[in-house]
Amino acid sequence: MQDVEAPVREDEPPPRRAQLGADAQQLPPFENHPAHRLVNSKWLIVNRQNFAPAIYHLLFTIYYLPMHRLPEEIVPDNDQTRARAEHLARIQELVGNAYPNKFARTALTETAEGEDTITSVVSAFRKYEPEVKEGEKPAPEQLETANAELGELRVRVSGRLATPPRVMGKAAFVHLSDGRERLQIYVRRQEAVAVSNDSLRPVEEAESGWKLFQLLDHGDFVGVEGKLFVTKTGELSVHVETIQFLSKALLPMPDKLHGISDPEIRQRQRYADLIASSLKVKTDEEPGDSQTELSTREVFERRSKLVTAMRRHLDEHGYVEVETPMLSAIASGAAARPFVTHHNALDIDLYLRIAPELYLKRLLVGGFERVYELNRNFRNEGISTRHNPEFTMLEFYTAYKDVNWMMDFCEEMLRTTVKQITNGTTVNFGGNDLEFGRNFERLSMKEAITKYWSYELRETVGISFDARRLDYPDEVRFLADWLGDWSYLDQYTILPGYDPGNDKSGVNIKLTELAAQFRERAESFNPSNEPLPDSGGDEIAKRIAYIFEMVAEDKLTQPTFITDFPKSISPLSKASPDDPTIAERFELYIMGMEVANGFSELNDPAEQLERFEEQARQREGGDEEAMQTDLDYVRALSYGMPPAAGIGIGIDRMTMLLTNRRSIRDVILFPHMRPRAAQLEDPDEQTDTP
RNA sequence: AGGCCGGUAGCCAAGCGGCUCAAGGCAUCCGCCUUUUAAGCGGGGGAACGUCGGUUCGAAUCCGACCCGGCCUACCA
Repeated sequence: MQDVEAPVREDEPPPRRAQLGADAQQLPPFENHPAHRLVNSKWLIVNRQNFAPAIYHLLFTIYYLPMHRLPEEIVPDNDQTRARAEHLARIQELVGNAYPNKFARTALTETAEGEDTITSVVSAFRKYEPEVKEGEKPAPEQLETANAELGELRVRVSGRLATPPRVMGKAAFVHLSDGRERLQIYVRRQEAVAVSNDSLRPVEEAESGWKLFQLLDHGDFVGVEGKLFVTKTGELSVHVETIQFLSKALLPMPDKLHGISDPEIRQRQRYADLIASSLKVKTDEEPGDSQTELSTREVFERRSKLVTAMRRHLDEHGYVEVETPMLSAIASGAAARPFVTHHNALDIDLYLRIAPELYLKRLLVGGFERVYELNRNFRNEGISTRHNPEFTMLEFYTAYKDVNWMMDFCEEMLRTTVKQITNGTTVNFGGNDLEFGRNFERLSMKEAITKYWSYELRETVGISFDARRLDYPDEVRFLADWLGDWSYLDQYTILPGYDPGNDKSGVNIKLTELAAQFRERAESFNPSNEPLPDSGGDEIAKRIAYIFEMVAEDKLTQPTFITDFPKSISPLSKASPDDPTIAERFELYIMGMEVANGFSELNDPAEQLERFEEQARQREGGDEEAMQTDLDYVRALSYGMPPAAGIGIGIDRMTMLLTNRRSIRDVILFPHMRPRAAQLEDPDEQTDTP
């Protein structure tokens, strides 16, 4: 039987403080009232232990719960939330307003904030903690010295209770956290005084501080004032004189040892993940890897540093930061499907931008020689560990430079920023040491195929690869088709349950046949007998790109520039002077991920229009991602754009590399996820299954 | 979109066909403890086992559908 939920009035706030009897007529009908649930619950099973609490809870529920009523799906009704709500009510009786507006902290330490934080106090005074060997306690003389040096330093600090209070009869310990560091406070029953949030004076009641302390829960915010000292075990602590309540945690904190392991909760409720990462108790027993692993908090701090470092680098090299439209009538500048939205006043559909590229190059036309934009792009495509529908891209453009200059600049920029962020040029990612200090390898697509497919062939087919085959269109066609078949079959061999010895599905036999087919073809290939044909045009270029993706992409672990992209898939890029089918373009790969994409910018308006028209033809042929024609951009080019190089760098992916995270969702604070069924706004959308 | 895996109290989880199967730990509540730190000791309470349906005398456990998530593939310059 479903319990009746207490209704929530939405149009007016709940009474600030329920008076006995005064709000009686405002209370819901009894069968809807939480007290009714108590009567039917096990709270009233009477025994010595819980009889008194049961009566108390009944009274409490009737008179106090209505004033802090939150919907069940936000604050579920269970023993822990009930205890917290009850503590809140009693705190209000003791100190008045439970949500004061401010708390003044001391300024003993140098901080950007201008006042002491937990982090600043810990880093400034931790040096007084006596040095002790593992598992030993400091000697009394050491403690005396330390405490003499700390002297009479009185601090006022604030933070969240990072642990449940450890009460020992007439004294207690608890740690406060500012999200980064934690600082222990020590509260004595006879000494601590609570501060009223209404009068800001001490609460005139015996042992008021102790009473308040006993009502605190893991996760509450408090401010304390007291002297710094070092405990018997050598830990820097605050000996609390006054304690002020600052805010209540009505929901229980994540487990102090395990944190939150469910990625769904971590990503949907990032706030809870951040709390967990700051409250998690660090144990010595965990494997060495986790010692160096960044916390969630640190991941996002590092992301912020990366963005700052990149901005600084560009600012120092004469670039101007600009902001171009995110809403646009034409979604162009990249090959991707856009999001559509609607402008009511103009009554037109607009697109969320898929790239700022065409706007930034308009600015080159307008006279900016160096511009950049660091912001979000939106692509209406799949979600994966490397793709989020909105992602952050740094794009910048440099007049009078070409693709080769841009590769150099990009390499130097990454080297500089990585050094600033990690204090080194080597980044460990999943056990691989990524070297940003060395010169990045530069390979054409064909070179990359040759380099990495040779290895593949030794493993699977048993013969080496003749690079010259990539110059013959028939060979390229064969190789691309063969690879398609091979990879289609090969995916079955990685499925669980695949047993090469028991080949029921016939996958093994087919793979063996394919290998034989490949050998035969390779052996009959004799370039000396054949004239060198022309490069075969766009079709062949695209097939080479396909072969590259199949055999080389995921093997590009170290930072590697891949050059010589087919022109047909690069409609905004200048063609190579040596080969009209090849674009002067590169992509930077790290850990098999495309991290950057740059080229010599096409600035001939007539050719640009031709390229757009070719894209339009592909669009009509069913390619939804073919680029949209932007005639105003062609007009801009007609005013004349200087020769220029441009690049886009994926900030999310760079952050992944610098924080050792395999999923893009781990470096985006609030990644997009399917709304929970209960959160769907339109109930009609929850269509029933037939 | 396809394949595989998962969903058990606030958190971490054991159990994977019948009678002690709804363990255990953290948290919460009560009692004791004036320098603890994964505090300790003693005691209490808390669970429609993702949802709906089926098989069965009997389902957390087996079957089906659905919801949500993760990983892989596809898609993604």
